Amino acid sequence: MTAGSAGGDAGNLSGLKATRPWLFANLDAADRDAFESACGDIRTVSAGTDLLRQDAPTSALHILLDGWAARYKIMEDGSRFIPALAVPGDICDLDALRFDQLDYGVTMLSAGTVAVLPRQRAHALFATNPAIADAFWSLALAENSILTEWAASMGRRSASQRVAHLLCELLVRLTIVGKTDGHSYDLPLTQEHIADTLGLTSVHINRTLQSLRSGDLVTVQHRRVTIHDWAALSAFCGFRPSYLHLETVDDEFAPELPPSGARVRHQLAQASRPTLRPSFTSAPSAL
Amino acid sequence: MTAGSAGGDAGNLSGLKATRPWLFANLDAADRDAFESACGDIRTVSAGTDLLRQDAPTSALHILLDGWAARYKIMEDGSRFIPALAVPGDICDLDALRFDQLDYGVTMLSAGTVAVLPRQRAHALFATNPAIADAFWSLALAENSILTEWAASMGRRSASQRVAHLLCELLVRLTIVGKTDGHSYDLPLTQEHIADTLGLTSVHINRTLQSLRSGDLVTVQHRRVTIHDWAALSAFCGFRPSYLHLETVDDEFAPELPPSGARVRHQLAQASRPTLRPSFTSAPSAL
DNA sequence: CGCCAGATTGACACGGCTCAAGCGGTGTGG
DNA sequence: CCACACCGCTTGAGCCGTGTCAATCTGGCG
Repeated sequence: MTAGSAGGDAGNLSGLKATRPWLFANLDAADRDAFESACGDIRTVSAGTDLLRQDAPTSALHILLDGWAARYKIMEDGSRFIPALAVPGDICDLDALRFDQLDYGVTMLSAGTVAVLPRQRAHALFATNPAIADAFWSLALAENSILTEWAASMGRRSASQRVAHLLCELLVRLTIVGKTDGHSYDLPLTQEHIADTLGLTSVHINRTLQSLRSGDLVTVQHRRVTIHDWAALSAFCGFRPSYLHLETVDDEFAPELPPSGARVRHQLAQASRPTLRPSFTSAPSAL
Repeated sequence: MTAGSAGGDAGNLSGLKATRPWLFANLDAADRDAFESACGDIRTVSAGTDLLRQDAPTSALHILLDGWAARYKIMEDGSRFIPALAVPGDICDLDALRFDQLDYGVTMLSAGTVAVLPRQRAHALFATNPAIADAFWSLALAENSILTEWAASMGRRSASQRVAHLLCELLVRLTIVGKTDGHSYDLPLTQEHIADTLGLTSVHINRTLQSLRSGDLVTVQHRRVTIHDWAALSAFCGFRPSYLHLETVDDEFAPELPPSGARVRHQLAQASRPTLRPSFTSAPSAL
């Protein structure tokens, strides 16, 4: 156990309040206070700490205040899959709200701070402060939407598009919480983490990153991401931020190119691959 | 839209009440009545009906009482992806609870009946009947869990394992709602639908199904699934029903073999990954 | 009887995986 | 201060699972 005790400025929720509009924007002072006092521990944890083990019983939610966390799943053949990345303001294990055993674990990818909210207190909070319940609903549904997009990515996008899409998503999510510097941000994932997130291998991630970089779209080096050409990158992978359901950033990150002509094909009965594969303006050489 | 009006035994929620333990099991008579009267329309719809178009505004939930529905997403290159299948008792578009525009559409895969619950009434219901809100929470989180498993499948399982896993999951889900006949059930999906669900192509689905059949594991023909060897099939794909969070069926469908599953690998089996990753499996600490 | 969506098959291409070696930093102990 | 170990990154060669393209077959139905 490497988790230290609460200390310094980690001992409050200020970071969370300031950075996650859609969790706290609609809460008044009373709600925020109620939330804060319901949270038991606030812990400072080091990179590599497991907040929750796969298949272990659980009875509390972990709300990430600072740092990065990952949900992970060890598959039956021993391989690993990462179904979610948590950044400040995210809840690492929302399912613990109702289930006492989750089929994934949660580990810290960097040092950080975590608020622990016992399930029973969360339920009590929902009863007394409906606005908090609303905020959690939004979180749950947004998480669902992100998961849907990730699944779609793995099912229907190429390796380089998947990587590009993930980097786009993270830029948006990190911008909201003030963790970006223009079009750059720190990303404490190894190439193997990225591979396990996207359903690829680390070797292929390595080659894909080189390809994206040689196309002058984005550089990922030394745990830092720098997006050189947002318009080209987002167009290349078909990134459209609406699935994040963050009204605030729709403008800033809206696709600058029309969302491609292949859109109006509503009838599900149609062929799944209508041949039309518009070459995106600046696709890097290797797909 | 070919939705007809309510008719015959479609005009009530009896099917739903009877079949979805975790949606209605914890509701008393008053809750059920409240739910029923909150639902506006109950519609009989034909196969191919679109309940919701991708990116269209929406303001009501569609609760499937009978038949099959699919969420679908048309990707930027024109290909299709199916992130969820709905069977009786499922909610086709849960996100509509809070978002007024969804990034997926919903279509009927078969004829069926659908209850329409306007968002505002759902919210009112939650306020007056907390047990209903609880039931919806469970649904939302279970859905999330299924999505996670699907993503893991696409990221880390072979084509034949993915197909097998889907067929296992559907057997369990359909058994709960009384739509199976022993280890058989009707599946109104074309091979192309299956392909779009699993992130594959219909040609490959065809070959994979033949392979599974030649291994005497499962037969999928004429829109009907017959599982010949549940133990072998579930072991082959590493199916463990816990992610469905259905206490009732844990015994019946529990894996009969230890999940290590180095067994029953016809020509389908893929080289497994023997390398366990110590960094995640033997993590030293838990909070 | 003809039509048509869906299922099936074959030949071939290629994206991503596997295996394996080597490189570069960085922390640790002698 | 060096030697070493370790971990993550990089690169190369070759393989194979799955996609692509295209033709043909099948069964249900008007």
